[in-house]
Amino acid sequence: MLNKTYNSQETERRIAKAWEKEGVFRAGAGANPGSDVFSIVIPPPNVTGSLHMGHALNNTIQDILIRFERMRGKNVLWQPGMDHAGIATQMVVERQLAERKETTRQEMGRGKFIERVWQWRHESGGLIANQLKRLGVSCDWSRARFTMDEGFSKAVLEVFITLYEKNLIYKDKRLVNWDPGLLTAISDLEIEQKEMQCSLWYFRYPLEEVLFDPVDPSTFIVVATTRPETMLGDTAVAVNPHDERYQRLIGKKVILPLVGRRIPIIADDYADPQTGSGAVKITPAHDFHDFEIGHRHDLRMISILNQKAAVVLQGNVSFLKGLEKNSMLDALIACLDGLDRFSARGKIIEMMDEGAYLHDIKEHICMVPHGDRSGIPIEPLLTDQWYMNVSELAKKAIAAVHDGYTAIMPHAWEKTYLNWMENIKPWCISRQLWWGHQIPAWYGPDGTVFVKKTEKEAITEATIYYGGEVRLVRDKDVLDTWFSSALWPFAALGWPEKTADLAIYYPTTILVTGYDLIFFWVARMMMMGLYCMGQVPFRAVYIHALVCDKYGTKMSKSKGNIINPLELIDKYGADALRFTLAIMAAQGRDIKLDPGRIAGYRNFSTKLWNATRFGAMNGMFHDPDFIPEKTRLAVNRWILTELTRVTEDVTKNISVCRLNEAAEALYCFVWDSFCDWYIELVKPIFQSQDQYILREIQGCIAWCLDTIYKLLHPFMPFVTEELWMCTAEKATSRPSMLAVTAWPDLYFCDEVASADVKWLIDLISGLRSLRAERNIPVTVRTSLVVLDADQLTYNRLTCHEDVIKRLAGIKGISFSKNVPVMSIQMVFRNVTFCMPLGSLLEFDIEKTRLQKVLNKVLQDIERITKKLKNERFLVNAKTTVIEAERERLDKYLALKDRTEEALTRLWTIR
RNA sequence: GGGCGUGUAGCUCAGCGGAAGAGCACUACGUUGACAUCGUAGGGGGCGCAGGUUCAAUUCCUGUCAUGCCCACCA
Repeated sequence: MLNKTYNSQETERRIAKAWEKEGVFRAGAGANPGSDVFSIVIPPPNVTGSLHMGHALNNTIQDILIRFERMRGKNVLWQPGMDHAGIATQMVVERQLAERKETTRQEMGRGKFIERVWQWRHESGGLIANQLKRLGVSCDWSRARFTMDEGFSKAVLEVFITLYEKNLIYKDKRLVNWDPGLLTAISDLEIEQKEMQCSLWYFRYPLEEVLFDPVDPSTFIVVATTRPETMLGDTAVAVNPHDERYQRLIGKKVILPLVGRRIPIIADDYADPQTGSGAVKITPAHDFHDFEIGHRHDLRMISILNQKAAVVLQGNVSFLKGLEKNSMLDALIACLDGLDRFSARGKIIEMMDEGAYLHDIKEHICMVPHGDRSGIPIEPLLTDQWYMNVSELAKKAIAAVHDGYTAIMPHAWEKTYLNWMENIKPWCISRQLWWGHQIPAWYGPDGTVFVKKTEKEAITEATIYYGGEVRLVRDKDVLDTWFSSALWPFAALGWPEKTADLAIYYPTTILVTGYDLIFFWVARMMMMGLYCMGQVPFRAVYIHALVCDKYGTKMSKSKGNIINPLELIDKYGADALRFTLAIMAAQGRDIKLDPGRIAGYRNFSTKLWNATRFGAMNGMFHDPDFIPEKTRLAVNRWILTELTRVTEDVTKNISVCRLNEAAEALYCFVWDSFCDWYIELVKPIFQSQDQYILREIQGCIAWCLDTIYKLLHPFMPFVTEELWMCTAEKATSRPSMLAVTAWPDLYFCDEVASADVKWLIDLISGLRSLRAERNIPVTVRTSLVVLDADQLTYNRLTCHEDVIKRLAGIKGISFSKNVPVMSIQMVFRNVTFCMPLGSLLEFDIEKTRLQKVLNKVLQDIERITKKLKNERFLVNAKTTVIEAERERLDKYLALKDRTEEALTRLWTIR
């Protein structure tokens, strides 16, 4: 017997263990022989991670699909795993070292530090997997992978070397986005533009050939900049070739203030006459545009900032080489050397002002690129990095989506994907970190690079190259985490080995992810999958929204608006959270999560619990002979018809990822149809002494509940599994676990019985509404007199008399040709129902009420008549629509007649 | 600057060519043996604004005003 209340916390833990023990999540478990394959690779969470709402949504969606297909008998694989998350993990461990006041990473040294990270990974890296289990996700945990496990590392090496040998990976010295906080390069995707209030400084750069006079504009050229500190590295001033103001200056030279370097005035289209002064200083080593110009005009590149973005003049060879003899040099070095970029900015402005070079300052709003991890402004820095030429790979990835080998859902995201792919730029894949896949490149004494899987192979090659043994130095850099993530769909299945899993499960069926990962991950998996496997990594991508707080702002630790899903699970149960997320999954862009809503769906699971208790208390049982077609009672045939409809609805909608529609349909069916009506309609029948009838209801209620458990299981796995187990009877042959029970396929339909019961429901609702409107207390049971009942109405009334009496507060039903005195009248389906109220009847109120009904009907009739008189409507509209309108009109006309009669009678029944 | 969204009941959102929906909140009544994490009944919407297409528009198109996100950025 079921407890009076449902304890989600206790139950969820127990059920989770039971699933694990039974191994129901194992790939292919319960699959029918020769069945279709359904495979998903999980977006591997970071080992550093703990479960957040994004994970909760993402995994709920996947789990619904997986559980659904598993029950449908497919060969299901949900491949779990975790991502080593280079920067994030390294930061976490470093922070931990700092908190514990241990030695720093640098003091510790690379080998020890990496050992430390592994240790951390083993201690706490499994946290998120356990949290996912609490959500109920049914991955095949026995085959969890890690993006730095042995096999995966092999895959990474394999891909890197292949791409290198095809010249798709190469090393280059150019400007990169450098994060001066994390001391590593980052890719374009890892920067975030932030709008900032700053200033635009106008500087006077004196012309070489005349004596500088700050009040004589003919002796200088004005340049505007938002980054004064980079002027130390200026190697030109650019003006637009068509800018009349500066025509005469093109080709002349200016003396760079403070530094004294002679730099040319060049003509370049990049300079926009409308912006600033029309003349722009060019710092090729510290600005991406300037870098391009530098190449075009063969300018020197002078790097004046180091990796921590501090000024380096002393000992900076390229800088000194560029300097002319200048007496101020020592002073300059003394002032600026070692200052970080922002302090240097202030100092330089000060010095420029002192020298009368500061022309003007204007307020300005500019977008400053920040590192997404460190949160500090990135610095374009000239460094050696590894790049991947992705434009070739992108072509195939574009074509695959274009030609429908991979479908992106919702379709609107396809454009985002294609647009990015079509404008793709080389991908900087090296990171100056320690935690990650170290690049398999070794350098000889002269800098020649040998890219090989192992040091041994590199040495062998180097020996041949140099004609003798040499010492090689390995490249210190590691790969961008996303490089290995891009291999996930096939590397997690065993690639580069030719495994059976790959043969069965690749390409995977669907990838489920948030839109924030389209570029980072989806695009790159597409490229790598197509390149390495020759096939798309997934047949479909389902892009879902991100979860925000109830005010619509993105959840983030810094904003402090994080809602911890585990707390919600504790409070409302995993089922309630899952159901809420599923029903909200339709939302276009963002999900604003309101805990109040979760409470609502927690109530839903309670409702189901209590419905089951009702069944159990009334002797429901799983009748092995129960066959829907054999039922006799209209209520049963009606609910079975409805059940069929909802089954079809849910099945169809989950198949096309419309989880909200499926959840909504279930909610309405269970609460409204099943609990509010079926159970209520069936209650009086339980009083029946007829064993056959009793048996039919007891069998039907069990059958319906079982089907509900199955349909609801993907959404609310815990409570349904629990109810499944609790309602098991010894004698039945039901499978012991709902998770591996076959998905229902019902094809029952009885339109006649349905029409009967719908009539019944509408009648009861009408009567109840009437009573409430007239404030007739529940304690007052009224009699019901039916006027001119046709045969069908008569039959129905007789058949459902008990229920009507019970649910509408009626003490007796009688038939008559005349209206009893002192009655209120209700017209329902062309038949007038009267309730004699005696002294309770108030004529004025009754008249107003009937008049109101009549007015409404007259309006409707007018509207529909007009429509049906419209020739063009009759010609153009679908026949079904026209038919529906005609029927509706007939109905209203009858209602009008009966209501008018009722109004007329009002005067005769006092 | 380019792209993509969103504007529907007090709140959070479904619906997206054929009589305006759900949950929460609100009002009134109600503990009759499944359930107060409940029941019954009810109030509350020119479906942002303006045009257009259509027999018919909340639904399609154009414009417009809000609002959000993504991408790229002029020093």
